[in-house]
Amino acid sequence: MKELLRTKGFKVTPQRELIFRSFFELGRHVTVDELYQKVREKDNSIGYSTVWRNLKLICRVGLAEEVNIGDGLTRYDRTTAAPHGHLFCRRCKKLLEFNVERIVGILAQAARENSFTLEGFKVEIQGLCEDCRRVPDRECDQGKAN
Amino acid sequence: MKELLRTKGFKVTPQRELIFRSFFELGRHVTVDELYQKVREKDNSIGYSTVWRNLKLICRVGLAEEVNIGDGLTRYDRTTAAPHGHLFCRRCKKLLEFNVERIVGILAQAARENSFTLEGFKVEIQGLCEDCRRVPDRECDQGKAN
DNA sequence: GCGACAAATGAAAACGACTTTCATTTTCAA
DNA sequence: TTGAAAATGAAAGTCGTTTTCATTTGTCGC
Ligand SMILES: [Mn+2]
Ligand SMILES: [Mn+2]
Ligand SMILES: [Zn+2]
Ligand SMILES: [Zn+2]
Repeated sequence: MKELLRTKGFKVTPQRELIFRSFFELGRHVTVDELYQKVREKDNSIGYSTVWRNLKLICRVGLAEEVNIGDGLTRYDRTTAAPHGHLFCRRCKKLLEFNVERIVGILAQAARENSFTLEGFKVEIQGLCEDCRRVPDRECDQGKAN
Repeated sequence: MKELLRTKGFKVTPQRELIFRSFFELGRHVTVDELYQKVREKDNSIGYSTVWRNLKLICRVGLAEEVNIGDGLTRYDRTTAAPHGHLFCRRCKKLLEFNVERIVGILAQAARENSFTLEGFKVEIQGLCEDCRRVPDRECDQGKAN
């Protein structure tokens, strides 16, 4: 870890160590604020921007990548050996993962057919998770007239 | 059109008519600002918020849906008979479409396997379009140290 | 046609996640 | 040990989106 950082020319600070460690202790799909809160429990002098910058750094060194669902919050997802897709529950915002092996080939071909250099992809299912389906909707957040 | 609106209980105003018409005259994947500019050419007294609200309305009545790539700009995409995926060029921000017939079944199954009620999905390929691939990168937007 | 009244409009302000700035502190290679 | 480069924290800035609010307008029953 320290090695990886120093190798790539980054300095190792106490804040950085704590942030990196905390990131991997949290589950997957971490938001800046979640990590910020977690880190603060250990050292409440760490600034939000430091957490943010280190999350970016974690991505830069290839240990995570940004996930952008449509809800205006960037999540940071540890990189996995195999690529995966996301199931996003619109109600509780839970994020599950699923295998996309059978899809990557199709995507590669689609890129090829469009003379497109594929650098990455995103496969996402929106809907309701098992728990949220049980509870009837009540809200209807569509209903705002504006 | 007017019928659709009145049927669903919305009023038909001159602004609304112009905005709706202009939206369908523009191509696909329209941003609020693009439509705002277009509309202004015809009536420069129309406010940005009116355009924004009517774009939301167009979605509400099912004629379009929001597309959120990770670039912080919401685009509005006319609804198509068959669902489609997007090829997004990170350089010129162009957005191509491709067929996802062969993917929807896989997604439906993934949802099923996760006890997830599928309500929608998003399939997106990021990369470089044919034109942009030709021009070497020069920039390296990764390089910011912060 | 004539109100009544809810809905729509436009300008401006508010929002909020993200990003940058800057003065200061810290790391680390020489 | 020391100096240059990088990192930090607080604060301010950015920017697309969303809301507020006073005013205007469309629609419906009369
Ligand atoms: Mn994930
Ligand atoms: Mn499209
Ligand atoms: Zn849920
Ligand atoms: Zn391009």
